[in-house]
Amino acid sequence: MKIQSVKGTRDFYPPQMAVRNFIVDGWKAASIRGGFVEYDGPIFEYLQMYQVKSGDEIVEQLFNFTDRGNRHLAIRPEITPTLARMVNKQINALPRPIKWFSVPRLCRAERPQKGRLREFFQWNIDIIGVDDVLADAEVIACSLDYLRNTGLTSADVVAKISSRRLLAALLKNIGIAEDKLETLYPILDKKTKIPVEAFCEMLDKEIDSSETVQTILKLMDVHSVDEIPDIVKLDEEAQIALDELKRVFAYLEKMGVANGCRFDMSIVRGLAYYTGMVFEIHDAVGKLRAICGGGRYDNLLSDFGGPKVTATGMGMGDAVLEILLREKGLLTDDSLDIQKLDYFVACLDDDLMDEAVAITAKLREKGYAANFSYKTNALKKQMKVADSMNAAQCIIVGGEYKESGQLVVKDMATGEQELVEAATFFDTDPV
RNA sequence: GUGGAUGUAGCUCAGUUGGUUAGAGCACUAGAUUGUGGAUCUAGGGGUCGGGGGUUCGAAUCCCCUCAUCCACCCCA
Repeated sequence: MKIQSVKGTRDFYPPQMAVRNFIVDGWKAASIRGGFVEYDGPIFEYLQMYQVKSGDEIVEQLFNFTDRGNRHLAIRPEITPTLARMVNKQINALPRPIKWFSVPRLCRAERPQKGRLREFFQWNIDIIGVDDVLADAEVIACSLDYLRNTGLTSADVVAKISSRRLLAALLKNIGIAEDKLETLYPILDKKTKIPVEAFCEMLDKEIDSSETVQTILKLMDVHSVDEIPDIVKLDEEAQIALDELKRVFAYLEKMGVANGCRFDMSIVRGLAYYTGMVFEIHDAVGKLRAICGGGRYDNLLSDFGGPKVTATGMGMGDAVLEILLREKGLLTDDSLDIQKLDYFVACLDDDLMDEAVAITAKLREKGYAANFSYKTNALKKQMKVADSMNAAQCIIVGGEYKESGQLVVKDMATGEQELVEAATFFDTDPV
């Protein structure tokens, strides 16, 4: 009976595993450069955890199940609730600021399409306990640090930044009721994703005054914070939010990544829990879905039963990233080594097989990556195998060993080889 | 949940208006090469042509159903 893989999942054969490791290793290295420390949680949690902030509709997008104790559980679709739970639990003991990162494997029961799968990896970094936009700037800078490190430039990717706090203040100024904001965010978030007419129609449905709708449209087209006062009068709250945003950009300048950042009023994020700076990083052409997104969520810990502690962070999935890296030629199938060996031990005589095995074992004992051939076939064949396994050195156990106890040690890069006494080979550390 | 496209070897794909035993390249295995690596040549293994039904003397090819995948909607933490 032939069983196929589940929809939206990937099999990581060695070549694909090399790609995954390339991406994940880069994420971890960038996190560590940025002073973040790694954490992880369980891959499933109580279903309720994901309903708290997102409601019941989200259940359809989750893989959920009931265990034998009738507990309603779900495979994690994101790790932020887990982070909130874990931090809340030890909030009084953890030194602040809390700068944590994780690379969780996540599952969402959505229909797969380009750049979106049902099982994927997502890099998360979060800074908890810093009530200053400096932390927001650092999250963006760390994300860009990673992307720059892969070779992507400001011509390839752009960080679009805005502020929920500013948006909320401006909307209130033009007469939008506070309780209306939550329904408006997901609509405004669609600004660049749907046709203008459809966008207007959605706004008209929610807002009575067409004048207000026009003002919102003008506001959403703003590409510099300086244009805002021309459209909406700034009250104190709006002014504070605006100053904050300017400071984010000032910090990004100091962090050396400002050339990849720009203000974009259309970045809203569909999620309700963002309270301040919000951002997304897109490919410069804007053809792919967002590479990464995040923002400040000051109420999340308290929403999960903890104290009111501020937080900001972001998530970056592997699917879109891989597509972009391949498009830009920064990741090709043969750019990654699937295997690397320090030594390959070739054996040319069945009588010497025991010795070849023993030599390999000694190399491994010394901590080297070593492999040997199960067959004593033509040396050419074994050399080929050594080459395909990316061996740095090849040791040949053959006639010289039989006659005078010598091994041929060949450097695969230079092609040079020398005879070495097997008896003394392991006395000094071979290279 | 809606719409479109595509399913032939491990991979990428040919396959004529329906015609005999379904092919190529790459990959894999072995040999040419009995002791030296991305080369060349030769041979070999590997396919219920996604599955089921129908039309026909005859179906990879035409029709119906079904399944799967991809792409675009919906959604997007």
